[in-house]
Amino acid sequence: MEKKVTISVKGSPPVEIRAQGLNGLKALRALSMDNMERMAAIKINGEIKDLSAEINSSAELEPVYIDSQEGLQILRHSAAHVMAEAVRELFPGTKVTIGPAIKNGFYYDFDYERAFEANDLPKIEKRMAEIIEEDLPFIRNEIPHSEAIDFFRSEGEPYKVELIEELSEEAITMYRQGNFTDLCRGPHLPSTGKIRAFQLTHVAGAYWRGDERNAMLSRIYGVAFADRESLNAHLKNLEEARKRDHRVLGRKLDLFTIRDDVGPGMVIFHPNGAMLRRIIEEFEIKEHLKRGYELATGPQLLKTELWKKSGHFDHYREHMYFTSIEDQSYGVKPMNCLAHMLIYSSKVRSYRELPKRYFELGTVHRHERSGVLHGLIRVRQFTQDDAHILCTPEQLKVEIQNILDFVRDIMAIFGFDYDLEISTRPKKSIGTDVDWQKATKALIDSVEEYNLPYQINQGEGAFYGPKIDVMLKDALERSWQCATIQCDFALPERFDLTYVGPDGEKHRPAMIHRVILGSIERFLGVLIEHYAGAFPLWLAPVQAIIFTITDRNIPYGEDLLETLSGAGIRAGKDFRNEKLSFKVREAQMKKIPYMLVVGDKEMETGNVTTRLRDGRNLPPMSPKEVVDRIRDESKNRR
RNA sequence: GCCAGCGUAGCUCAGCAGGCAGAGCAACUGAUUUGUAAUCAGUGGGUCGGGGGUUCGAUUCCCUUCGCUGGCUCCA
Repeated sequence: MEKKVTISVKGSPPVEIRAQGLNGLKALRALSMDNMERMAAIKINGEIKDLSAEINSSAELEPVYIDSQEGLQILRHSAAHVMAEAVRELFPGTKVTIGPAIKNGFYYDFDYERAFEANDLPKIEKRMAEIIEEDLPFIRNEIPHSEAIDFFRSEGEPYKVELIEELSEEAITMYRQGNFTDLCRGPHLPSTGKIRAFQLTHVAGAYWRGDERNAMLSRIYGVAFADRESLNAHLKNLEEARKRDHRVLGRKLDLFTIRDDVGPGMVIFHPNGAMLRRIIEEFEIKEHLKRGYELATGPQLLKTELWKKSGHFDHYREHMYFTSIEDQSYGVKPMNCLAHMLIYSSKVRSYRELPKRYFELGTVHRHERSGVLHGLIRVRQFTQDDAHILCTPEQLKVEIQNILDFVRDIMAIFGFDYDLEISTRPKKSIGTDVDWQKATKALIDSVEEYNLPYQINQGEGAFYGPKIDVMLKDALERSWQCATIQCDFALPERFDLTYVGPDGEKHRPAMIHRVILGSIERFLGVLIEHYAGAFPLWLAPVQAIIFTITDRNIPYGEDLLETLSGAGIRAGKDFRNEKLSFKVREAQMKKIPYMLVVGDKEMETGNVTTRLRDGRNLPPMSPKEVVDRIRDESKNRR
């Protein structure tokens, strides 16, 4: 008797069908599913598989469409395989390594006699288009471990051999399309023809397995989407994002410059930029004082001996700058913690005064490798909104939760979404395992009690303790670490910090290093992109600009300027003998929130006509009404 | 630091099979007294990132160095 199985798909009645030769595609066809041509894969009892996967027992099925999150992932991965085939064909001798799908696209790392360059991409794209045109099926195949190794050896693919040697599975899954076979878990599209919209974007160097001791490979990046329209939309988005780039806006808005002759990673803030950061710094000081922090200020140079004591010399030296004064060696501070600990240890502390929260807008210098510098976001001198909290171990969790509250409040004001990441003990570190475990647990417990989603990064903590990082995204969707909360049992130990407990005995306090914005420079960079340069009124370096229509209006304009400045509003003027539209255009490009027009009409009535940055005009108001409006809006941080 | 690409006027960029270095915007001067995203006319401005080499001659080719960009790595 022939075997039958029952298959079903959510939302429609189950169907009984002959098991012989049944696969995903046939099953979905039997269930008369719509949009068959848009299917990329299938879920069989929740497990994602190729459409060609065999079905030999009753199962619940779910199609995976090519434009779904999972479908796109498969599409991009398949595109990577097609690229690998094209490259191997066009550049004989190329060894393939790995080629995953990534956000919006894919990459593949190759080892070739020379690095690939942008000029090579059109040729590769052309060949890929041909492979897609041929509509070659992706064929899955499982072979024994040893056979897989033999196969890739014979193909001259040492990287694949290395990968397989590390796999413990008996059977190795391979995928083949045309004459290219790759080690791959899958799933893949049914055939290359489903790749409708892709583009190779750029090349880059990348180390084999991300380790700089390994060979430098040549990576080619591409993007791929379900259809041409989505691809074009994505490319257009990228274009828009580039216009938001803080390095471009920084110049246009006259915020800052970074110059060769000054030094890489060293920022010069122009008046507008300096104003912007000062507004943020003053805001921060207020917010910290509100939450029980005390101000502290440490020196820029501290004796090298002290950096040895703290462990920075052993673990962080390559990022530090040293100098010598009267035969004494000094280190320029890369972190602010030392002075804060010394304030703590300047007298005997009682448990009654804990927690101590020391806050400093501390400027630090770090020797970042030249290749990583990036506008304001990665620099060599920056100012942190840094605090160190010394508390009893029992207070640790509440303190961490207070900080998480603080982060939430501040990010809400700026309108940022963020992700949390917890990093654990790195190889190069100080302190005992027990302390590391305690500290790591404190961090995880705090976040979990808050029901906040988080991701764990194994071995990525600071050398003195585990940490929670708050990641913000820039215009190009790159994530940047801003706030960070780091636990530390090691430094209090090294500096022999103590407090007297209720029992009259000395105890060791725990320490938290934390920043909310992180680096003011980096935060500003992300902020510029976040607002596309159109800062809300409370942050705008110039909040209002006054325009005259003719020279007759200048005295009235000067009076108005005085009124505004007197009221604490950051106001400017454009009294030049130019047409109004010309002045409006300039102010508009500088993204100034309020444009205040004073002409003969306004002089007669003693009023002001206001144009807002979004193009709206307000009815004429008295100078006092304008002042009140701007002050209100500014106070509400809009 | 590593791989690749790129450095031309204040900015954005053109030029260069090796033969006197260009545009637009900005700046400056003059005219215009102007009502919500560019008034007109004129003028000045470059050791073609720095150093070295090849050449009769280098912005152009080669080497080197500094810097920038995209990644890798690292991190606020």
